[in-house]
Amino acid sequence: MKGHPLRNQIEEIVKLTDDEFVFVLEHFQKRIFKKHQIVLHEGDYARYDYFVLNGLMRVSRWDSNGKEHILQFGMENWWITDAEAFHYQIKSTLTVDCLEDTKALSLTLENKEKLSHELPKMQNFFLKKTTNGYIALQKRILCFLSSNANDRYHNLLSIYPGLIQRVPKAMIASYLGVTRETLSRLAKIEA
Amino acid sequence: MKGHPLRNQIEEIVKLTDDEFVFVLEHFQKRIFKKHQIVLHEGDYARYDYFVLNGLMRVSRWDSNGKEHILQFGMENWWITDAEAFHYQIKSTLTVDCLEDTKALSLTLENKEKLSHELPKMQNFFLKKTTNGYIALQKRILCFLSSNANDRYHNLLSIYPGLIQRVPKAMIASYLGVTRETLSRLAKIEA
DNA sequence: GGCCCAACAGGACATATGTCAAAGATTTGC
DNA sequence: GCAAATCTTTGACATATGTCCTGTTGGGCC
Repeated sequence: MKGHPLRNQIEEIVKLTDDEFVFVLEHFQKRIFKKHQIVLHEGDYARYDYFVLNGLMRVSRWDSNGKEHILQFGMENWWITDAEAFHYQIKSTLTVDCLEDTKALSLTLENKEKLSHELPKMQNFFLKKTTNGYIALQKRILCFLSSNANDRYHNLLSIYPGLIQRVPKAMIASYLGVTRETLSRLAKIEA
Repeated sequence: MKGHPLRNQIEEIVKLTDDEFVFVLEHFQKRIFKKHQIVLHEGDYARYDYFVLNGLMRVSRWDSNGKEHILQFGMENWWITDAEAFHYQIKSTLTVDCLEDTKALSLTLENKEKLSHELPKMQNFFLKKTTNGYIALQKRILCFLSSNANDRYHNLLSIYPGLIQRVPKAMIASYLGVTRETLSRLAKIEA
C-alpha cells in the first residue's frame, strides 16, 4: 500500500494510516480501458470520476460545426471526468476517451460524498484538489487573454511535460484553441 | 439575520441554525471600499477572500506590454480574490480593485480553515462553491476554444446580466480577450 | 515488399482581429 | 454649467490565424 499513487497524492495534503487508506480504496473500483475506448459518451450520465493510474485520457467536446475541442488531458495521477455532469448528475455534454491503454480508479459521486463524510480529512483533500484545479483553470484563462498561440504552446509544454511525445499535434492544437496548420507554422518559426 | 445575503448563499447548500450563522459571521470582517480603491495590490500578500455585499469589484492582471486583462468581475454575492495568492499565502500577481463603492465581508485563510474545522458543513459549503467555480471556468475555457468574440460576448451577457450597464465596454472587451475596437464593431453588426 | 491510413508540412488565399489615429459622445469634477 | 477627462466609434491598414488543398512521410499490417 505504501507508494500507491493515489495514497501518495492524498498524503501530499493529509496523512493517512494504512487502515484508513485501505478504507479509502474500498470506495474505488479498478478499471481497464483500451486505446480509443470511449469511457463517457456525450448524452450519458457521468457516473464516475477517474483517477488515472497509467495511460492517457482526454475530455473533449464536439461543436455544432463538427469540430473537436479538447478541454483536458489526463495523464498518470490526474483526475478526469465531465465535472458538471458528474457533480450535478446530469447528462454529459462532453466525451471522455482514452488515447492509450489506460488503467484508472473510478469513484461514484455517492462514494465521494460517503468518503468525505466518513473521513473528514478526505473532504479536506477534495477541497484542496478542487481549489488547485480552479487556480490552474484561472491561469489557463489568463493565458487565453494575454498570450498568442505560440506562448500558449510553450505554457502547455511546461504544464504537461512529455505530452507532446504522446499525442498527435492536431490534439495539442485543439487544446490550445488553434488549427493544426497554425501550430505547424509556429513550430517552423521556432527552428 | 434571516435574509442575510451570505446566509442565503450558504443555505442553498447546507442548513444553519441562527446560532451557527452568528458563529459563521464572527469569522468575517466588514469592509467598505471606495470606487477605484485598490483592495489588493500586485506583489502584496492576499490576506482576504471577499464576499461582495454590494458594489462591484474586479480581478485583473497587467501584462508585460502594459495591457490589462480582466479575469473576473465580482458583483453582489460573488466571492473574489487572487485565489492562488490567497490559498498559498504568496505574493499576488493580480490586482483586485473596485469599480463602484463596495461593501464586502472579508475572510482570512486562517479563519476559513478554522471555520471549516469547527463547523464541518462549512467545509462542505466551500467545497461545493469551489466545485461550481471550477465548472464555470471550464465553460469559459470551452467558450474560448469554440467561440468567436461575438459568441463569447453573448455568453457573457447571460452569465453576468446587468454587468453591461455597470462597466465600460472596454472592460467587457478585456474580459472577453479582444480589443475595445473589435467589441465595438461586433455591436454594430448586431444592429 | 507493397499498401493504407494517419499525421504532418506547406502554399495560396480569405477572414477575423489588432493597431494606430482621429473624431464624437458621455461622464465627472469643480 | 462648463471644462476636462474618459469612453466609444470609425476608418485605413497590418498581422495572425483560418480554410482549403496538395504532397510527403512514416508506421502498421497483410
